[in-house]
This record gives sequence, C-alpha cells and structure tokens, in this order.
Amino acid sequence: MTNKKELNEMVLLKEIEYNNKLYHKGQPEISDAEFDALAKNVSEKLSFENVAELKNPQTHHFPMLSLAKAYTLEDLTKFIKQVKNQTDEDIIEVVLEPKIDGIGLNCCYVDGVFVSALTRGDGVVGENITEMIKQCIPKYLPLQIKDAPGVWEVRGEVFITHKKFEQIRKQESYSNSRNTIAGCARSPKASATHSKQGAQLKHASIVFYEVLSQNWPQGAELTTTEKLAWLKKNNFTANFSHKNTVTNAEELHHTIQGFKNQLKYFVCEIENNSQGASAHLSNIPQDGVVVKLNTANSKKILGCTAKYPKWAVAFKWNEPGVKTTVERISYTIGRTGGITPVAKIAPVIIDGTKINKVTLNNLNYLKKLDVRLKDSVLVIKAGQIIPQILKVLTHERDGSSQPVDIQKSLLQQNMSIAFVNGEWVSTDCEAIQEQKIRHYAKTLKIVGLGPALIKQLVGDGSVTNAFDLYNLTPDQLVKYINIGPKTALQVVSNIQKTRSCAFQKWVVACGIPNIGPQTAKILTHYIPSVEALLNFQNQPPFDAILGNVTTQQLLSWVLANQQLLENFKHFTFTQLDQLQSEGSLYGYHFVITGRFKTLKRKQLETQIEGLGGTIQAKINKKTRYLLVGALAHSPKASGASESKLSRGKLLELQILTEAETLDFLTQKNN
DNA sequence: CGAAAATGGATAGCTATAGC
DNA sequence: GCTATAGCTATCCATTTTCG
Repeated sequence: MTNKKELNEMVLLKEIEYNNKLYHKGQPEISDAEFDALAKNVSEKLSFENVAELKNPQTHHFPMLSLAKAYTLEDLTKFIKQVKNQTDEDIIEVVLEPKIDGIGLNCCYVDGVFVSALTRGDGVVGENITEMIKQCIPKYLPLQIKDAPGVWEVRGEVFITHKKFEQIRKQESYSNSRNTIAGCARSPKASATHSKQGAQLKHASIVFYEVLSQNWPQGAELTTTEKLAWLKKNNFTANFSHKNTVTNAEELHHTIQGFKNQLKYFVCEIENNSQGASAHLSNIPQDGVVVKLNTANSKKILGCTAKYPKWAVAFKWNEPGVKTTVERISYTIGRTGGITPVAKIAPVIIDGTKINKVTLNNLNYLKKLDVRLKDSVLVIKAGQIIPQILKVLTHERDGSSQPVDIQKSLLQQNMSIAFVNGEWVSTDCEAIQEQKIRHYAKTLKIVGLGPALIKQLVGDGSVTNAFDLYNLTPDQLVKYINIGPKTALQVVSNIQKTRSCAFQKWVVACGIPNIGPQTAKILTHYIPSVEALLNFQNQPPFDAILGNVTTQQLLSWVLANQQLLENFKHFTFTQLDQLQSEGSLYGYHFVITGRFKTLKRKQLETQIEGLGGTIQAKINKKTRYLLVGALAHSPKASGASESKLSRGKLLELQILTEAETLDFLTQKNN
C-alpha cells in the first residue's frame, strides 16, 4: 500500500504540473520562489517514479483487486459465516496458497498471443512494464496459450528469493526485496540490457496463481484447482497449493496452521520446467496464506466488494502493531454524561510519534475487548493518526489477571455515577456542565473560550449554563489564570457576537442529544425560533421527521431547559439563506481533505455552501468532488488523508488540487 | 524577550439511532 | 442489510497570547 507521505507528495506533483503549465502559458499564479519551495517538498525518487507511472498507464480488462486480510480465528469466523450465509453450503472446498510478497503482475493475451504485462497499480489502471519483463525475465513468460480466443489475463507475483536478495544486498543497499522489485521493474532504465536495474530484475522469479477470461472453452469458469492445473499445462510456474474441505472456521484455522508448518518441507519449481531448478518455499518471501474458495459457482455467488473479492481472504502470519502494556484505565466524561474509558499504556513510538493513551470508545467496548491492567496489547495508528488497540495478547497473562470491574474501577477514581438504562453514566454535574460549555464554544467558534478558561469559569460557579456566558465582563475574566486584558476583551466581544448567530447553529450549540448540523437544519425549518422551540410540545408529531427517539429526547430537553430558553428568547438570531437551491453547485456533494494554502477550510466550505453545494465529512456514493489541499500540517504529518484519497480514486471522483479548486470556483461564480 | 500555555484544526473508528 | 448522522475518542503542530 502506498503510504500517506507518498500520496501527499503525489498531490504536490499535481500542483507542480499545474503551476508549470501556467508558467509556460505566461500566467504564473505563484512566484518562482514559491514554486521552488513546492518542488523541494517532493523527493527526487518519488517524482521520478511517478513520471514513469504516468508514461505507461494501461487499464486492466478485469479489475485487479486486493485481498481482505485476516489475522485471527475471529476474522476467519466472519469469512466462513459470510460464505455459508450466501452459498448455503455446509461443506466448503477451499484452496490454500502461500501469499508471496512481491509485486502483482497481470499478463494479457489476445487470441492466445502474449500482448502486455502490467503492474497492479490502483487495481483499475496499472503500469505497462512489458519490455522490462520480456527483456529481463522472459523464461517465465509463455508467449502463447492454447485454445484461448479473445482476451485472457494471467496473473502472478514477481519476487526475489531470500538467497538472491542477500547476494544483491552485498552490492547495493535495498531495504527489502519487494521494494527492490517494484523499483527496478518500473524504472525506465530496466529495459536497457546492461543497466543496474535490469541486472537486478534478472534475479527475479514469477509464480502465477490466476487466469481470467470471458471465453472459457466449456462455457464455464474453471475451479481454483483447475486454474492452477491450466497454468501448469500452459507452461506457467503455478503457485504451490493445497486443497481441503472445511465445515467451520476452526477447521479452516487448523488447516492453515498445518499448511504453515508443512511449508518449509515443500519445494516449488520456480525456475520453470525447462531448467528444472527449484527452491524451498521457505526461501520465497511470503507473509501468509491465501484462502480461496474452489468452486466457480460459489465464487460467482459471493462476488466482490469494491475493494476485495468476497470469496478469498489473506491470512497473514504477522499482525501489524507494536507491543506494549496497559498501565491504567481512566475515564472521561462527555457532555451527555456518557463515560469513555481510556487506556494509559507504556509509551511506544509508532511512525515517529509517541503514543501514551488509547481510547476504548465506551464501556461496552471495554467489556467486549476485555482488556485488563498489565495486559500486553498490540497498538496501531488507525489511518496513521488515531491510536487503537488491535489485539489483547491474552496468552501472555499470568494467573492473577482479572477482568476490569467497571463499577469498582469508576468508584475508585472518585467518580459519581448512576446506572441508567443498563449502563453507567456520570452524575458529575460540574464535569458535564464543563463539556456542555465547551461544545457551545466550539460550535459557535467563540475564539479564546477554550477548555482551560471554561474549567475555571465552571469551577467557581461563574458559569452554570450557556446563558451565563453573556453576563461575563472583561474585568471579571482577567482574574483567571493565563487571561490578560487583551484576551479578556476578545473573549467577551466574541461571546457577544454570537447573539446574532444563525439560529440553526445555535440549536446545534445547545447540544440537544442527537441533534447535530444536519438534524438542526431540518428541525429549524419547522421550528424557526426560540419561542417555537419553547412551545414544542404543542407541535404536530415529529416522529416521522426526526424519528421517535430523537423526538422524545428533544421533548425532554425542552422541558428541562424552559428557563434557559426564556433567557434566550430575546436574542436576535438570523436565518440561514434558504435560497441555496438556486446556486450553481446545487446538488453536488464535496469532500475536503488536507490543508489549503490560500484559504481556510472554513472559508472554502462557506464558499461552496454559498453556491448551493453540500459539504460532507466522509466520502459516499453521493460525493462528486474531492478537494485536496497539499499543504502539510507539519514536516512529519502530511496534509491529505490517505483513506479519502484512495477511496476517491476508487469511486472515480473528480479530484481537484488547490489550484484546480480555485479555478473551478471562479468558473462557477460566473 | 524568550519560555510556557492555550487553542484550533485535521484525522479514523467505534456505537447508537434512523431511514430506506 | 446498507448508508448516513451524531458524539465520543488521541495526537500532532502552528499560531497567538501571557508569564516570568
């Protein structure tokens, strides 16, 4: 998988290309110095690789998907359950193959004649590396296949054996064999017979595992084992395989373990039939086992998601994650009184950042994960940012280990709690009040009113609800720690400004359960004022619009906050412009990722919404445009989100860089 | 005037609720 | 069953203001 840094650099490249074009047209948008700074951020190596990628893109005839990954028995259980659900089969035929760690290769044949070899690329478009493969490792590549009318694709993995990699490593410093292969195969120099890359590529081998076609001789697709046999018959080196039948996940897990233990004894004919040389499988880089269903019919029924075939899973030997221990479990309180457990772990460094705490989401999650004090755990950074416990290493526990007694644990930390509707909630009014004010300040963007000040204000009783904020004076505020005269004035001024904010935003700021920006938009359409909200109990039933639960929660919130609402009655809230449907972007959905150079994210959102467009937090099928800011947040962390970029690419969204976005908005404004 | 503190913004994933 | 919204979480860094 491409890492985040690389993706970010790819976006930078696009920016550079764009600015380069403008420069040659004589209409540069940025100064030469800025352009140089931009270019400096892209490593030489990457820009080189990307230029190479842009030179020979080619579309696969059948999408080249990646595989869903599994690490545990539980993961396998999910897989088996899905298979059983959809196929109605109790006895499942599976085929196991070593998961070779190299680069995917897709060889295309037309009417039985070899035409091209592509890398996997993003699964839809790969890079044409036909010449490199033909010149450097032709012995693995049959130039003809029999009885194959039309388009056929044969797929395999290009890799270097451990032994050969050690030899190469003596001369050149490559970090691992997979990257070596990827780098050499894509290098434009590889085709020159005497180049360094070409020489190294000659050490590579290929093992094949798949053949695809729409013109099967008997009209029906072959089974997995038949495909492997077909490959052999047509002089491809087929992957080593083992067929078995299983009835449940435990049996599959057992089969996999057996397969793993046996692997070192097996020999694979990697030097192709003509030479007869072979290698122990243990000499081939591999990181797991691929489990495939055997029958073509089952595969057809299960089909594929956008990312993976549902009829296969890659069981990996090594789980990702860094091992550490749980030192303490503490709790935070939300504005609804909800309790979130947090695990304090022995600090570990992942991707260059130090991780101290990991969220456990909620009390049920804590119970289900059954993480205990002193437990060894595997920690990862989800999306390379948010720490997450991937797995508890239960086998490393000693006999004294006990599950966390949630009630006892909460009381030990002096928390006031109550058991409501089957779960523990906080009854700590001050803590909840603090969170409510924080939410209010954050939603209305009251600059200067942050957590530290709020804690003090709530702590000494100066503020018990949102309305109290409006009675604060600068003189009063300077008494608090870290508040000087300047801040005091700003905070008070910023609070007062919100007297005339959009009513819709204010409703969100109130923190009514389940009412966020979207729901508030709908609600305020029917209830456009504080007075209307006060009279809410007299309104026609809202169940159909907001749902039963939300309506009930709204009703009890209104009843519990009569006085607060009375106080706000005389504020002059404004209504958001209702005429957005006339805007030129009406009906289009946008997702923004990364940081923009020329304008704040908020400003960009406002502009798009002003033109009638809709801003979404995450990509879904309504999304039309993905706007990518390339400006890094810091040298270490990049700007754009990897998941958004890859998903955006997969769904074929319009992906616009900052410069393209600005262009686009200018056009739409006219 | 330099150090310290506070704040804001970006990011993914989990769970519950709701709607189709 | 799938998709979306809401409401939580931790960490990083840049920016701004206050402290000493």
